[in-house]
Amino acid sequence: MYERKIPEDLDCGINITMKVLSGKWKPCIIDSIHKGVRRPVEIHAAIPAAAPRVINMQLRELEEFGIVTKKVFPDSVPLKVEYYLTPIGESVMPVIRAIERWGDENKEYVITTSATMESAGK
Amino acid sequence: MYERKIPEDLDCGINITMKVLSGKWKPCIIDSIHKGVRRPVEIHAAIPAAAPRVINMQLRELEEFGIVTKKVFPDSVPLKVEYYLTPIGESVMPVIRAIERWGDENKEYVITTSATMESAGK
DNA sequence: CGGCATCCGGCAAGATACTG
DNA sequence: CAGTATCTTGCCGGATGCCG
Repeated sequence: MYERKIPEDLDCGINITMKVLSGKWKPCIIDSIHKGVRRPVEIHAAIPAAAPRVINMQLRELEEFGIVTKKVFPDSVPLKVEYYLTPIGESVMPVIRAIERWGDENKEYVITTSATMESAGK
Repeated sequence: MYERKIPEDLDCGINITMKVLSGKWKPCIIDSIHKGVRRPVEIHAAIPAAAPRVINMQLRELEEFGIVTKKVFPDSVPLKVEYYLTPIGESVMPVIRAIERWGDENKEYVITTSATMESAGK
C-alpha cells in the first residue's frame, strides 16, 4: 500500500483509497493520530524509522486530502502544533483497523515466509 | 499502499500487511482473482493500466507470500495458466473489501479534492 | 520544536523486444 | 498466451543543514 503514486485509474474503489493512503507511513501516521499522538515530534517518536521530513510531507498530503487538520498555537514557545483526524479521517479507521488486524493475525507467517524468501532469493 | 517496499519495521501489524500488499497493483490483482479472473491475459484486460510484466512480477511476489497459487496446464495450446487465491489469500479479502468500500463511498470527495489540489498546486 | 531547501540514491514500474 | 531480459525513468523517501 505504501507505495508509489496511484494512477488516475478509473472508478475502482481500491484505487481511490490507494490514492489517499499511498505513502510509506501514512497508515501508521493516521493510526498514531487516532491513538492520541498529536505533535509531530511525538509522531516521530512513535515511528522512529520515518524521517521527520517524510512525516511532514505525508502529514501535509493527508491534510490536503482532508484526512487530518492542523492546529497551531502561535504563542507557544517552543512552537506547538497538533494534528487531529477530521470526520473523513475517522471514516478511514475501519480500513486501517482491517490492515492492522490482518497483520497482527498473520505476523508469524509473514515473518517466517519473508525469511525463507530472502535466504532462497540469495 | 501501493507504495514502496516496507521496511522491516517491528511488530506493527500495519507494516506486516503492507509488506505483503505493497505493490502498485496487488490489491487490484487480488480482487480480480477473487472475482474469478484467473488467467494473466484476463487480469491484464481487467487492469489495462498495468503492464503485463508488472502483473507477472506482482503475481510472483504474491505467490511467494502464499497469497495466490499458480496452476499450469502443460498440454494446453496455447499455454494456459490460472491463478487462485490460497486460504491465506482469502483471509486478506476483508482488508481488500474495506479498502474498496471506503473508496466507493468517498469517490466523489476524493476526485474533487484531487482536482482542487492539482489546479492549486500548479 | 516545527518545517523548508537541497542534493542524491534506489528501486518499482514503464517500454520494448524476444523465446517457448 | 505466458513469461523473461534489458534498458530507462520517474519519483519517493533518506540525509543534512538552516531558519523562525
